[in-house]
Amino acid sequence: MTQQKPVRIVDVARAAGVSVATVSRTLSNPDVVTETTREAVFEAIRVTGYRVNRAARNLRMQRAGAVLVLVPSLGNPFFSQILAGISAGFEGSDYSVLIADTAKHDCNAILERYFLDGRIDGMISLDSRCGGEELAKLSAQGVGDRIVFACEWIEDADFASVRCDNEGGARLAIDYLHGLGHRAIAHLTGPAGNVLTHARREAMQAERRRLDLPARPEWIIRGDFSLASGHEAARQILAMEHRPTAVFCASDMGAFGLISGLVAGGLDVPRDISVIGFDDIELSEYYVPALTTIRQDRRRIGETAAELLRAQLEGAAGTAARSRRQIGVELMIRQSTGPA
Amino acid sequence: MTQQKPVRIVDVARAAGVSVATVSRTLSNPDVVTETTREAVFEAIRVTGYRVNRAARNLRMQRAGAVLVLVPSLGNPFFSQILAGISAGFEGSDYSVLIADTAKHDCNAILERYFLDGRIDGMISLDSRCGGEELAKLSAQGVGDRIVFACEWIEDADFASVRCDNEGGARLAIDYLHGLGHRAIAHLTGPAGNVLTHARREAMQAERRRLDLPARPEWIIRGDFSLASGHEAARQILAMEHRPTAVFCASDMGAFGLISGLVAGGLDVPRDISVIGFDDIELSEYYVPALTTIRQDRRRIGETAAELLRAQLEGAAGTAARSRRQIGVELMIRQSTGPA
DNA sequence: CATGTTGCTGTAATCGTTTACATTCCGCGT
DNA sequence: ACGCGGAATGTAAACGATTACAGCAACATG
Repeated sequence: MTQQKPVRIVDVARAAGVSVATVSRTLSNPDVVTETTREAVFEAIRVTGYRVNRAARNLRMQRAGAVLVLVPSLGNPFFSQILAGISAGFEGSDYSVLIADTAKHDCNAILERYFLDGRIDGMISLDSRCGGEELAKLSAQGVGDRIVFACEWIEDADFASVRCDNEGGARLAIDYLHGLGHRAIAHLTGPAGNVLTHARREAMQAERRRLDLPARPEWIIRGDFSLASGHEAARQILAMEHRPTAVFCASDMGAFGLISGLVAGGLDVPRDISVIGFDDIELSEYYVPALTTIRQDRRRIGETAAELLRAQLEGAAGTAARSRRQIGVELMIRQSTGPA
Repeated sequence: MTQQKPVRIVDVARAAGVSVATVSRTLSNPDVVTETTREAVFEAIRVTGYRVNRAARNLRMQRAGAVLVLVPSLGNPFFSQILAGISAGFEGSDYSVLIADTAKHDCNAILERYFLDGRIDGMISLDSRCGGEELAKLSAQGVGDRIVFACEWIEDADFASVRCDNEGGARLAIDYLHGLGHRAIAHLTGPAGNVLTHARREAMQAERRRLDLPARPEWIIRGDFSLASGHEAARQILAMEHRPTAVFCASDMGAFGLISGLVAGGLDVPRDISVIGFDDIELSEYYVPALTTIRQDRRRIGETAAELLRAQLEGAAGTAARSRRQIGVELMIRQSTGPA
């Protein structure tokens, strides 16, 4: 109940018998002061219980002390590990990590609210829908290299980005199915217009061509990374005249929905049809059947994105500007795939 | 590339031909100025593109302009919807939402780093492990009613909290299984010492007693809400002499792990054994078999927690202080349960 | 001994708001 | 005519840090 009296830098200065400037210097650059002074200051800080006031520091230093993470949908578990990685990556920096959900409000409003308001120093975006004019405008104002895209990216702009090897992943999946003897391979895509959808679909089709496998238009099934879209895809497959023997899904969530629908329709996975996912979220290993999938290290993607942004914010600006990192993928063979 | 010149309040004042005080007043309390003045100021703001500098405002008003959400493990999808709810709940306020993962660093360090540093005005904690002395110390410093617990809570302290009807949920589960003819009902718990573990286990046992159902010590299986712990529990059950015919799990994740392990061990769910979960995360509906579970509206829990905290921060302090809200639960009957 | 150099430290301006207090203006009652 | 009250506005002092600049030893150099 006792109201705490705020300890200011001047209190520390008094306690240590030095000036405020010396205290400030001791904190930001300890080597510049005498050893005796340094010790006196640290002792005074300890005694008084001083903690630097961020608002004051931020005001003076003209920064926000925070970064924003733009998440397409916080409700989607796919993003949680990425968030964890980003959060870990900013551990030890004195930047706070803010989050905003782009599901409801459009990104432009958010960008305006945060960037222009000076509430943030930089941003990691997991959402490529957020682009266009507003981002270009921001970029023109010089914040362009304090923006990093993770997982997704924007095709024609050149912001820094971290992504997994989407093409390699698609190839791994197709090659593996091919090796199992599958010829009729379908693909459950992500949402229309999405860069990941495009990258994975194109790579999948290229590999299918390379291996001289048959292709039918209805084998490219439009999804949107969601459970429900996978479930719906199952209905379409069940109704097909030329039913594929394997399906490569652009996301694990889609694969779960698909399997659930296929099983409900009386098919057995993998006996009647093989399913392979993309992402390797925690649950994949414990699904029934355990999901064969392409693993992308989501935590590492988050950490790397954080690293890139920190380099821009803390280091010499321009160091890591607009660089692009790619994280390798891995085929996780489990029980949802089998011989044709 | 053009560096933006920052527009200050004084620039607006000049443009509108008034003083800075008037501009500030117009912004914070429009009714107090003349209509003509107000319009002139708004016009000047529009023309200059002025945006208030949060750091300066925060410094002057002695606040942080942010709230912290303490998440036990960001990697766990269970929390994502709660986060989404909290995030939505703070939409439109001028508080930023920060997140911190308590998985690595202990809460005390985090609380210190954030609360004492004045980086936040309030906090929503999803982690009850964070309690003890540090929290008591904070509470003594008067921030006690700017702390809200969601999902979990601390037994002996009285902070505001939002929780689901854990007891009612456990009863629903047991009654349903009982109605299906099950007598030998086991329970997969949460981690030791956790309030949810305790609440659900006690209620489950009480209901079992009330219905005069048999109980064996090995039918209470220690878990920790994780997939892996559920999988491990399956091994134990498979090895039991007196095997239960149904298992009530304290979490959906545990239930998934359990089913995955039971199936791997040659059992069929629900023919050989019924499994019921708790939470109803998105995936439950699409698991194979679709999981019968107790649904708690996680988004609503998050929104309610946000609401409580906002009331404390924005309204007259003490309004919603230390209040406790309970969110109802619902039995979702699906395919993982069947007659004994 | 004057002078320049080096190395710490202190003084005070600054960051951009909010707001207590002072001021001005105007209408109105006596 | 005078003073008074109240509304609208202005002036300037905070808020609590950082840092340019100045000051001051101590010391080496010529």
